Amino acid sequence: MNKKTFYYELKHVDKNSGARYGILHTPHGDYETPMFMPVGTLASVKTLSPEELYEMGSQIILANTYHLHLRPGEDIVAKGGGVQKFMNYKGAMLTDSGGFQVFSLAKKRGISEEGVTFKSHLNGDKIFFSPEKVIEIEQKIGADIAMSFDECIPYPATYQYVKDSTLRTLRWAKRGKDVHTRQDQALFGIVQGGEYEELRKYCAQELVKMDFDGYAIGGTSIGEPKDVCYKMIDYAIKYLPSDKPRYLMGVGSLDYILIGIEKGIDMMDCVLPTRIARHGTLMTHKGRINIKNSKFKEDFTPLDEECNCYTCKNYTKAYLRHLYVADEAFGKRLLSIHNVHFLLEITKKAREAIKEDRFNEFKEEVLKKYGDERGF
RNA sequence: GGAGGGGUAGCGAAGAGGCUAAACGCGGUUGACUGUAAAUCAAUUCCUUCGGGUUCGGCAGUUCGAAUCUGCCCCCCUCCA
Repeated sequence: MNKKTFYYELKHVDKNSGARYGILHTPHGDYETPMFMPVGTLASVKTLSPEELYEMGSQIILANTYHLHLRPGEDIVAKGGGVQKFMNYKGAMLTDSGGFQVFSLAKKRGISEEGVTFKSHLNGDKIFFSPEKVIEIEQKIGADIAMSFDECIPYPATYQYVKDSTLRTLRWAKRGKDVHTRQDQALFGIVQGGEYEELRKYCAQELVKMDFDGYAIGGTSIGEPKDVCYKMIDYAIKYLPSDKPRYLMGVGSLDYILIGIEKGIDMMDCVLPTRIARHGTLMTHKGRINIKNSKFKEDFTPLDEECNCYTCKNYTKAYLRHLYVADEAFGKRLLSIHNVHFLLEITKKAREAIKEDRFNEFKEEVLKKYGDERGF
């Protein structure tokens, strides 16, 4: 790895918590952490243009290896100049490996030591992903950060299952790393281990020995209780080196984000803001609202009085509700803009708070005002 | 004037003697969603003090039992004069 193109620079640790402020240097720019990364599975953050995303402060966004492999295929993405150029995103990108699809497409796949066989969710084609194959695809897609191929273990799972799976994920991590050659792309390892302390610890320690460019905590936010998720973070994070970025995978509700940051997480991604926006739910400074509710029929105020996103500056709840009810695509876009902006702004404010050693107060204040204990 | 067809819950539309407070769709209301098989999915939608009560254009019948059968009446549509 060429340290000139990708490295993490820890700038400041909050004096009263584990929260860290840092700079992530990537081939496509330098970005501040902690950060929230919107998810654009198919090289598109649904309903949003890459330009408006970037302008509202998104830094790194995700795309997905499995999905891009199926359509349009990594060779086309490569011919298009790599995923950033292909989709015209000015910031940096990260590809998830398809490890989540091992979980989400569980009914359509089989796992062996060699890898995972999927039945394409599009047409039933047989697709085989080995860790080596995934790295080959990710290198062609060309994101700034590639993720190792892992199994995102379901919750709950027995100790034996989690152990076997985690050890296999470790072997896969090594196999992937051995074939990763692209110098302008970082490769992250993923800590699994379920809810078991010794497995999380072992997995983290073994990955660190392999010396990845960053470390993710995976197998989180897949339906486990909140305290279990927090334990999963605690069990792993203390074994991760402070000079490498730590990425909490799949987390996007307000409480998870803030508590993750408090524990020393630098990066988080989630489909939540865009998905729930398309389904009518909005995160605001005063908690969640559902724009479908009839009480907004004649509410001519913005979604969130404290928000300065494009949607809140220009449109009322009554209009947004109308668009939603009328099933107008523009409504879904306006709502997505708001939710993504909301999380980007929260993490931006979190960074400011960390720099001033007042992250705890910041977190408490935001969560108190938000009210909803689920943190949505 | 003649000949047909039809009136079912907010709307559309099944049902043609009991298993029907009545399929299904739309509309309405509410909820879920966390490394996106998700612009998706679920619940609910006559009234109710949850015991029950009142329904299928209206009235009167047949029947142990009627949205379903009979008679009359009222509306709507199509065709012919």
